[in-house]
Amino acid sequence: MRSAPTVLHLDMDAFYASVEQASKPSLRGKAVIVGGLGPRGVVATASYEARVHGVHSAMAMAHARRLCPHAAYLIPRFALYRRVSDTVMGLLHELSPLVEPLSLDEAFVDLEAGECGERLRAAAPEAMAAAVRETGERLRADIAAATGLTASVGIAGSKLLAKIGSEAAKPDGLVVIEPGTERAFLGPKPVRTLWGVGPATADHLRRAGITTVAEVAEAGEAELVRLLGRAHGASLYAMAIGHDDRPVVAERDVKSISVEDTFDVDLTDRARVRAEVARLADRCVKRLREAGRSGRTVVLKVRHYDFTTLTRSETLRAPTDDPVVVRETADRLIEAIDTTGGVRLLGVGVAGLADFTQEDLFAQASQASQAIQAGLTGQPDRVGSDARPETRGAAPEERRADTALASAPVPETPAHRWRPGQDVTHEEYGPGWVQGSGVGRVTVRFEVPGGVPGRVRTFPVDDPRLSPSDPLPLVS
DNA sequence: TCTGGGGTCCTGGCGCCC
DNA sequence: TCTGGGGCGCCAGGACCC
Repeated sequence: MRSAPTVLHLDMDAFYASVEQASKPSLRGKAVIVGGLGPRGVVATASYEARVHGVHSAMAMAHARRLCPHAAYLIPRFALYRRVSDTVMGLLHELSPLVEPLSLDEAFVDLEAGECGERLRAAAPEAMAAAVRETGERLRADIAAATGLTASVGIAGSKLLAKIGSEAAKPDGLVVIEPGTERAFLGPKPVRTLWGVGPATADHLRRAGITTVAEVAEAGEAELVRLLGRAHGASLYAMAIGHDDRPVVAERDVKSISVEDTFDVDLTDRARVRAEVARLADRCVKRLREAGRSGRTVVLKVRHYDFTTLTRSETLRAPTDDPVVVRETADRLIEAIDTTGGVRLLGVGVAGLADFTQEDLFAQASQASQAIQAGLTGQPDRVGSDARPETRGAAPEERRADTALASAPVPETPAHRWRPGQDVTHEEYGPGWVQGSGVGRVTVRFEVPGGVPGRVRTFPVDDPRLSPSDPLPLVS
């Protein structure tokens, strides 16, 4: 714990939904829900107007539609959110060189570092609190000017308290937790307030009669370690007594890269399952290469029809970013899993990341091509002596067939070309966004960020004058 | 209500090596 | 040669976060 409140936590309010409202004037003040729109989608973010009806993040979209049928339901536009996020992070970097992003809409800032720290240190002790508060308020004003969006800020002597502070400040507020007031601030709060306490741990603690942070502190470290294990118990106790000296870390190394898909309908056809695994492996490698990385451990994730989830992994001799190697490894892993009941989700990931090197690429590629030529199933890449004979089932012919299947493009029909929220341009009416589509028609609202609510027009889905476009900036 | 997608970290079991 | 233990890497699963 620092002697002065110099850890700042920034949290953009209902970020995705707020960006949508800022970008679509007709949605200002309305319930907006952003997330997956398929039958198995969940809510990513709900605007405050939708939250009033009980809608919240991670809720099943079907449930949200029942609670709030009149809301605007939109797909996420990550490219735009990333652009807005870059602007916000840029403002944070003006405050301090030590910025730790947690996601697109959240970050910690160490106010002690850089020029800002010098200014704060120069302030007289009694003026310190006012200087800190002024820094937070100026940041919020700068963000509003640059993006048109509101943000909440917490400032405290530790990351934990700064984050809890910004939560308490929501929406559109600032909370500074002065040194010496931490335990009084934390004590009455529910255990779920603490970082790392989810439903399972909260339930565990509740059964032991612990429901508030003060009760966690009273229980003592030994009891918490007994209840929750060494690492979790000790860290929970430290947090409950307000002790958290984790530093703000600017550069955080990515440890794994993965892609996964939930299917609208459970997959039961084995050939389809294997084709999807191959497709996911290719997507994963694409992301791996874009990041300039390679990895040693290939992880396959399978979620069955009943939501039971399992992972299988295999560690290679050397890091790879070769699509053939990743695809073959993933295929070996799926081969050993019974999917007859139906598969709801498949995922492929690569962990044990290393920086990409040419030598690795050539070594892995030559091993893989040798394996294919020899009609093997990629055994040269395996680590350890466990042969697992049951994973060797597939004949080489089948494997090539899968590869061909995986590379076949998914046909795009006009019916699913237009998705709610998507940016479009019409040759005659200009920029707008898709409000909905169906029975051969697509409805578009023509309006731009910062403008007035626009008019709605309907076109045939294959209207040649209508085309997808890039999002417009929120503030011009 | 019926549960996405991208991650991180921890724990415990197991095999291997010294 | 057998046994035991510590350390380590690998693997699987669970919990959690946004």
